[in-house]
Amino acid sequence: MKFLDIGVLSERSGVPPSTLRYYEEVGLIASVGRHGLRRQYGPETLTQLALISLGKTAGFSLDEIRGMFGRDGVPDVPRAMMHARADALEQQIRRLVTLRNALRHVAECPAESHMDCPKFQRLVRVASHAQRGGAQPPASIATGGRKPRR
Amino acid sequence: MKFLDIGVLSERSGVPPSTLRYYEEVGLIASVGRHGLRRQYGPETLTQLALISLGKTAGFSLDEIRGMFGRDGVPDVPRAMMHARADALEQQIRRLVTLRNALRHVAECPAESHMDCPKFQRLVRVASHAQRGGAQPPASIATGGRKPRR
DNA sequence: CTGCCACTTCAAGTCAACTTGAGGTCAAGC
DNA sequence: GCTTGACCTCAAGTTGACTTGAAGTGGCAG
Repeated sequence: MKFLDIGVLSERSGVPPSTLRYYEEVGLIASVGRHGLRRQYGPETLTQLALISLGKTAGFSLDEIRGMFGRDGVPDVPRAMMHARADALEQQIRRLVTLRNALRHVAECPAESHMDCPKFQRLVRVASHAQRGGAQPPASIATGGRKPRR
Repeated sequence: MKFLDIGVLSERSGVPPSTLRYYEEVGLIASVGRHGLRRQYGPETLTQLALISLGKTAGFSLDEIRGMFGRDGVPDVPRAMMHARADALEQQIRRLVTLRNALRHVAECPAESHMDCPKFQRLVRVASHAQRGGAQPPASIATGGRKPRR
């Protein structure tokens, strides 16, 4: 039996047992059964956990992640929605690239205050508008849809 | 005087007044003074808010963001650290690209369970290891350093 | 001068995502 | 047969990032 005890799964995935139990409680993962009291997990759970980790990195809530490939890799949202999510993700990736550039800039540029540096200004300003969460907020900059991320 | 009332700043940035006060309280932004009781903000605050939004998208905590370009665009962390952050960001970007690909895959591939699809497996498995937060967790997959993100 | 209304403060509440702790169970090795 | 240690449950606590509500203030249009 190639089944994994929670301790082993935890060690292999880097996710603490308490979190694994919590994930199971909220339906993100499922154990195949019990050995006595102990949960036994199939090896595919490792893949699922990798996906969950990715989803969290992207700032999706556990609810959203469950909708995308929760419990069995069977998405319960329509494919159009999936593509919308992917599109949003692309937006986010562009924003991250902007931030990386801004970070490199402040690490390098000797200017007193970067808020005045025209290069920096241009770098950041283009990133205004567009991020995850659906309808855009009233104005330009936008908040980055509350999710307590992490 | 080109100073902004909190209501105006809120409207232009898309950030609610309550949040702006909170940001000021924790030292992320600063008002130039008061008009009566009312806070007045300089226009550069809009740039700072754009940066904060970017930082949040990337999953940085408000503390980290303050360290990077808090209060005046003067980073109080060493530049080596800045580059390290940028490197981590690049890792994260790669992870996001993986997730986007995975998302497109499940939207397109007609397979019953994606967990079994070899293409999908390969897609996700390579994303194991590496994400933000410093020392890597015991094993492969890793969690994505707690910060509630929201 | 009056009233309005956008602002103010401060304490408390909320929410997601976990973690912690107390008290209990049970399969396996001695 | 007993102990051990990794597991179990369930309730409560924690943290970050805000939001909400009550009670007050003050610039300015009429």
